Amino acid sequence: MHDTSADRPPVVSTAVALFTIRDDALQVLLVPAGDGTLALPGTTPRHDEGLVAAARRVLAEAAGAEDVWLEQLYTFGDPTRNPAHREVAVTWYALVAADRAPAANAADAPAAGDGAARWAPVAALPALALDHRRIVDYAVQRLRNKLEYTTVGFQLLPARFTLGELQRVYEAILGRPLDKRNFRRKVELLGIVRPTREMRRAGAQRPAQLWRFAATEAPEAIGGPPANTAATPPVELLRVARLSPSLRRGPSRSAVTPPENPAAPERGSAA
Amino acid sequence: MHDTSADRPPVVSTAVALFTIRDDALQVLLVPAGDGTLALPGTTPRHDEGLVAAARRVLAEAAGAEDVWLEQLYTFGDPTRNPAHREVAVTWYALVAADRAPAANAADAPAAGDGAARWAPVAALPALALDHRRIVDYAVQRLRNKLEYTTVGFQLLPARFTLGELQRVYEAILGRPLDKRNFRRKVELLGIVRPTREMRRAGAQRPAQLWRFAATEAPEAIGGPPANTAATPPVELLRVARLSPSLRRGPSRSAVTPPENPAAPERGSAA
DNA sequence: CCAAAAGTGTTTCGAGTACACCCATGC
DNA sequence: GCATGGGTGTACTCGAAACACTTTTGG
Repeated sequence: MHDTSADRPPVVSTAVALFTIRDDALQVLLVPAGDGTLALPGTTPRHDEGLVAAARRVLAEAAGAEDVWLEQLYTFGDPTRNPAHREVAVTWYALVAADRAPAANAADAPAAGDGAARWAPVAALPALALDHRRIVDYAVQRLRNKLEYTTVGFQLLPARFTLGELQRVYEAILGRPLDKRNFRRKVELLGIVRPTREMRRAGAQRPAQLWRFAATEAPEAIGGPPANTAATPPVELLRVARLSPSLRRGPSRSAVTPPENPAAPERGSAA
Repeated sequence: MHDTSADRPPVVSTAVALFTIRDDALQVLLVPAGDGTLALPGTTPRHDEGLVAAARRVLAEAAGAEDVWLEQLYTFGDPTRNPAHREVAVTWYALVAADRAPAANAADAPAAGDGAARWAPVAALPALALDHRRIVDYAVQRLRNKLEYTTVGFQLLPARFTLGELQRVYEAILGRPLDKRNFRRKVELLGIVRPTREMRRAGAQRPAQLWRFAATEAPEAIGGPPANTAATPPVELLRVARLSPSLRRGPSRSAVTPPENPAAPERGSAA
């Protein structure tokens, strides 16, 4: 601050891990790095451009995603992390509903275009540039935590959703099955969802009630930074009394003849 | 990352909020800023010096504090936060036991020397430079949260302590009284303290058992960054099942004739 | 003997969890 | 009629919370 031993000043950069749910799996957005590997989308903040603004610009350019939930993750500045040059990377993570990231949606099914962004499931990541793998891992860990006591999860769903969809989002992120009845009771009891008049009928099953997120009044907005004066947050987040932690594993997978060996799979205590 | 519109690159700086408990109150270390106000100690990382290393250097220089608990807080990079020049500040918070910060301890009682660091209670902060007030507030918020599900609290105590001292640390940070019996039971039940053979006798009261932190084996180290390969953590932190959250407000202040109006003071749900 | 902090158990309440069956639909 | 997901209620357990008196010491 008042000690300025500026020799070769580090470059400030930004990297963003954008998550979505596709195929009931948590996926990250990746872009081709220079060296054949993939990387998190990123940029260098322009002068007069704030760090948040830079991150949002990255999201808009790489994924066509605007107004998404965005939170700062960590700042990496180890001199050895980038062999090319000293770089201080301010990293972020962001969430979009699958229906709200046009660019990234277009360029996926075809085996990846050129400079095109593509989604990759976090459960099976390809090789990533630099320490980006670590960044993704850390973001997932954070997301898991936040999922348990906030309503971030809703950022991954469209405006209208069924409770089944909501539960699958939770299960995909936490990596463990939840009990349907407990999940529903708790979600309704917390008052964070409101039923709409619409129903969704999809295929050969009973139509499902559509719900919406009840982010009204926002009793206390929470999130990463000490948001004091600055711009209004693009999305609302509620702090709730533990949404899922309690909701342990759901019913046994096989309803018939439950195998009596309770000690092999499913650990899930996670990092 | 691959888009480099580097015009006037921002300066990277570091600021650290070092906390301790003195006089049963949470206090921060402040140093004189250029302009008559006080500021958090900080510096600019040297080339080839990591961000963590820079923060530790600040702590050593400003407070003579080594091997303290240190965690990254947030990175502020709003172009307007420092009118002088574009600055990206990577901020940290740190904890020391009162008996382990020599420099800061020397320079306090006398009405502040010249370049000397001094402690200020967070409950009554003087005017701080730039957005440092906001940084302190955010750090306190984070500390409160971490206190509830980790053992950070022990970083604020000497190696041997009484359960009364431990409880006062919790109360000072959380800003609310805790129930003595519930607190002790839980702490012992969690197995995070071990009794020593020593007793402390201090003045006109029953001597107190001395305890130590039971940070053995460290079932899972937790903290800020995704510590993967790098150096071994200087201190151990355990994740515990809620140390205090439950411990609501303690016994009514006046044991005699408890006033029957339960609706005025004590809110404490905090931000 | 008085003040001051240390130390110690029990009861109540509610959240968390486990668990199984019927319903509405499309094919 | 059958496969598929939607929808619903209860009982048990355990942690969280409230609560008051005795002990040891120094002055």
